[in-house]
Amino acid sequence: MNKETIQELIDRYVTTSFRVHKKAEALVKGQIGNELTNDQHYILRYIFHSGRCTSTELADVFEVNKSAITAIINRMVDKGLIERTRDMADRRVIYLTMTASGKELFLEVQKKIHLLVESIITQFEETEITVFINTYEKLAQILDDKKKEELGE
Amino acid sequence: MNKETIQELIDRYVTTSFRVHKKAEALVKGQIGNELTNDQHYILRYIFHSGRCTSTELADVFEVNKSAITAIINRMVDKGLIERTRDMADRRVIYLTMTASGKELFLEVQKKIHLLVESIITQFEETEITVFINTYEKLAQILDDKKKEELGE
DNA sequence: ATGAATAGTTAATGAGTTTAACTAATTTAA
DNA sequence: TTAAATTAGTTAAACTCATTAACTATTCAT
Repeated sequence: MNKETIQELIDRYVTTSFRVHKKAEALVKGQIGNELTNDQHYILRYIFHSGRCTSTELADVFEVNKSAITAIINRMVDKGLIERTRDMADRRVIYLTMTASGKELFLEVQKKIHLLVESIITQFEETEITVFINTYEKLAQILDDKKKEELGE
Repeated sequence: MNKETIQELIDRYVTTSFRVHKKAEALVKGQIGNELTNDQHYILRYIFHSGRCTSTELADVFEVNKSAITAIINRMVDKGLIERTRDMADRRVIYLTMTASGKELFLEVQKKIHLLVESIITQFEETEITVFINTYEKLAQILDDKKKEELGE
C-alpha cells in the first residue's frame, strides 16, 4: 500500500468508527435507557453468556480498573439485578451472577436490541454483512494481540 | 436470510463491536491519555476538519445534549485549547475554534493515533480493508437515516 | 512462618451525562 | 410592530463511570 492510500484509509476508519459508535450507542440507549445504562447492559450480557464471572474478569474485558467495576456492580446489586457469592475454596474470590429479575430484564432488553440490530443488518446482502463481520472479528483479534504485546514490553 | 443466520450475525456483531471499541479506545487512551480524554480528542479532530463549529453542531454529532458540550468545552477553554467567539450577525451563536496550542497538541496526538491505526490496518490486505471500510461507511449512513426516521415519527 | 502476590473494596477527585430552569437574541405572525 | 414562539447557549443539581492510592483479607511460595 502506498503512503497516501494508507493515510486516507486511516482517516476514513477513524471517522467512520466514531460515527457508527456514537449513533449505535444512542440508538441502543433509546431502546433501553430507562432501565439500564449501556455499560450495565453489556455487563448483564457478559454474565448471561458466561454464567458467572468475577470483578477481575470484567475489569479485564471492559479495559478499566477493578474499582470501576465495584462501583457499577454495587449499583446493580442495589437494583437487585446481580448477586455476589463467595467462592468457598478461595475466599478472596467473589462470583457475580444474575438474579431472576436481572435475567428477566436482560431478556427484555436483549429482545429490543435484537430487533434494532436486525432492522439494520437486514439492509445488507448476506454476503456483504458476513464478509464485514469476518474482517471485524479479525480486527478484534489483532487488537487483542496488540494489547498483549504492549503488556509484554 | 433465514432466522438463525440473522440471530447468529446479530450476536457476532454486538460482541465484536463491543470488543473492538473497548480495546481501540483503551489503545488510543494509552497514546494520548495524559494530554486529552478521548472525547476531547474527537472534539479537536472535529474542529480541525471543520475549521470552526458551534455547540449545537457538536451536540448533534456527539449525540448528547448541549449542556454536556458546554461542560467539555469549558474544560478545554480552561486548558487554553479552544476559543469562543460570538457571531456578529447573529449574537446567539458562539463559534468554537482551536487556539494555536490546541492545534499544536492536536497534531501531536494525531500523529500518535495515525501510527497506531497504521500498525493495525497494514496487517490486512488492501482489498480486505477497503471492502471493510466501504461497508462500514454504508452502515454509518444507515444509522444516520435510522436516526432521522426516528425523529420524523 | 513470613513476605509476596492476588481479589476485592473504599475514598477522593474528575470527566461526562441528563434534566430542568434560565438568559439573551432572533424569527414569526396577528 | 409588538407579543409569542423559537433558537443558542449556560447553569445547577444529581447521576454514572473512571482513575489513583491506600486498605483488608486471603492465599501462595520459599
